[in-house]
Amino acid sequence: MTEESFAEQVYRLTRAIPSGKVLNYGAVAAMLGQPREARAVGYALSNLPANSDVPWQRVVGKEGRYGKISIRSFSFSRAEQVALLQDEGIVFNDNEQFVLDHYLWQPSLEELDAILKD
DNA sequence: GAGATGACGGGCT
DNA sequence: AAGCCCGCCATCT
Repeated sequence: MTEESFAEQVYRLTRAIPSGKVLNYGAVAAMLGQPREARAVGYALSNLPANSDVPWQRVVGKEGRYGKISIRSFSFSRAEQVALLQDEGIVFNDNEQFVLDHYLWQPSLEELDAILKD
C-alpha cells in the first residue's frame, strides 16, 4: 500500500488542481504530509501513462520565486508543457519561468482534507 | 536486502 | 542570473 497510496494521493491531488493554477513538487509533497518527498512526487508522475486524465502539466519545479518547467525528456516536451499552461492563462517570461506566487494553488484546509480523504 | 535513481529544492559559487 | 553540489527519501533493479 506504500507505493500505491503515495502515488495515488499524488494523482488525486494533482487532478484537483484548478486550471490556471499550479503546484510545485515540494508543495504537493507537503500537502500529503511529507515535505521532504518532492522527488518521490516527480517519480510518481513519471509513471503516468500518456493518456492519463491527470493534469501533470500543473505540477512544476520551483526556482526561487519562479515556477519552472522541470521535465527533461519524456513523452511530452518542455514546450508542450509550456503550451498547455499558457492555454490555461499562465504567462511565461523569456526563460520558461513565471511568477510562482501569482499562480500557486492554495486550497483551504477543509478543501484539501476533503480531497485527500475522499 | 543493498546500491542506484530521480519530472526536487535550497544553498553556495 | 545561472549552474553546481549535496541532502532527502520513496522506488527500482
